[in-house]
Amino acid sequence: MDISKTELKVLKAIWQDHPVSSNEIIERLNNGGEEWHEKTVKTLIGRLVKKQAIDFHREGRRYLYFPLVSEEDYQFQQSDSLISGFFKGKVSPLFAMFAQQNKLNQDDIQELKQLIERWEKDND
Amino acid sequence: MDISKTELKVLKAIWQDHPVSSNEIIERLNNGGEEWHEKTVKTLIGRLVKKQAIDFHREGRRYLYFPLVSEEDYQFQQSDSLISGFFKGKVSPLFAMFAQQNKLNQDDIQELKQLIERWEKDND
DNA sequence: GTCATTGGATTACATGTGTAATCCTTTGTT
DNA sequence: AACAAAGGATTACACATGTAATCCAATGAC
Repeated sequence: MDISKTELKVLKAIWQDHPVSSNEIIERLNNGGEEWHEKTVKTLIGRLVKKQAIDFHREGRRYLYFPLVSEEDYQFQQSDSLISGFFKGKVSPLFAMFAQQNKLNQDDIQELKQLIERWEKDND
Repeated sequence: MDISKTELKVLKAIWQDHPVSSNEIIERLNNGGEEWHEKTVKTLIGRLVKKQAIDFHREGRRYLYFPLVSEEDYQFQQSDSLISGFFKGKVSPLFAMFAQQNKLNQDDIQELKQLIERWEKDND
């Protein structure tokens, strides 16, 4: 399933909380600095349904939408695909790249250290 | 500049070593398990030139192509964009996600620890 | 009950993308 | 010199994508 850039924005709005009406989706999107035309959003919602990224159940004559793909799954798929494609599947080169680009701060390092500790505890 | 999936594969072949002729690009691509039609590759090369992702200089009547976008820059752009879009710009959630998905091994952890050490030495 | 409104379905249309084929020109072959 | 090969330029064409407008049916207002 290939989700386009704009479709993803809609999907993100749905992930926020669901099930959710199209109107609420449109509202959420319009609180993100962008202006979305109602018709455009409806089209994108329709395409997401067709792609089976989301589904809906009727509430009277309206539809309430909900994701079929979880945010976590999608995030992981995308991250994994990027890391496979660029870094031979290893996370450390990405980390190194962020370090080199000065994109890490003390907080990031602390969090990473904790994650490493936990990993080592679990994989002993 | 938006580089499509197939264009990216061509660009990767060019990154491998350059300047490089279209024939050599085609050869490289056909050593990746995929079969690329010569005409298809030429089209993609043309589109990359138009998008100013690559350029060329003539060698006789042939062109030798070279990247205008470095692999590192592109990798970083893409990684940064993914991490901004999904993890609020922090690397640690991505790392946590890989940990949780059991995608980390002892080697990865060792490398990360070293990177952290180096970072701490540099940012003291 | 009639009419405007509302919400999903269908249609629209330019541009991008995947995948080539054809065209045109230069160059090597005989 | 004539012709074939080679390589970039142009054209092709179906499907995807961004961005809506129009259509149609149900519903709420009067």
